[in-house]
Amino acid sequence: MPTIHSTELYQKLLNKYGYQYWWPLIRNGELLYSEKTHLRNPDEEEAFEIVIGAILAQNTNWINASRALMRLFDRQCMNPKQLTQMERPELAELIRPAGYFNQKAKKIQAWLEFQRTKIDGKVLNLCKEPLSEARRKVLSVWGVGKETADSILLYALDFPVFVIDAYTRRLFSRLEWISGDEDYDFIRKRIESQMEKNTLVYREFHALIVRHCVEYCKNKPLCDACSLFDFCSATNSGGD
DNA sequence: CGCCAGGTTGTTG
DNA sequence: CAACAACATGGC
Repeated sequence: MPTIHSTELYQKLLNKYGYQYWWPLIRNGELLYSEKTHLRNPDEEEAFEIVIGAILAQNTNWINASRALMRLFDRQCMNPKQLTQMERPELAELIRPAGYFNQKAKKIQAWLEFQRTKIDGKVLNLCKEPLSEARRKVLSVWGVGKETADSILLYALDFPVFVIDAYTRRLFSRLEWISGDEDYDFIRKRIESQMEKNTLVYREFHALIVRHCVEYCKNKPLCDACSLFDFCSATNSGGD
């Protein structure tokens, strides 16, 4: 079985699916995957939306997470000022569609407290720090683990970190790049060392991996129709 | 109906 | 330090 390397995989997925234009934002009540917002860095409002969206999307499909986001927008609450004034049960009720709503309400409040007291009220103030310092600070927030932290660093703050999520582990395992249970940072650093440090590439690559896993490299993979069949150890018999 | 979705934290051996 | 439980909605 021939092996495929990071940059080749990226090119192959990009050829098949095209640009995904992550991170998706909510504009005028609907999801926006826009080339325009993709090619420049987020402004403060967009960065804040990415942070909240990253928390809401934890172990939850994006449809439900975005539904919760839209409810915040509908109530004119999608900003630090309004969210800070809200009691936890009220916030939890608003974000109910995202699941784990009590936990996530607590996490959002933890972020608001962090933002108010540690970074002078603005997400983008983290851009002034070196990557290692920004990552350490974001990870210190209760409810923000490595994947959420790296999503914030990459998509909101334009730091060159590669995000490892469950899809990424699954795909890389099936491609036999990893066994599957490796440490998060081990996998991240490996990919980062094999690719040019380009935030737009990291953003698209991660988005493309999600796209490919949602459509083909599912729990029960659709190997017959998969464009990576030749490079993959998974079979189409229903298992790995 | 059961499974799963762009995880993280707390507890236990 | 690994394994496991808890957290929860909505689509298929």
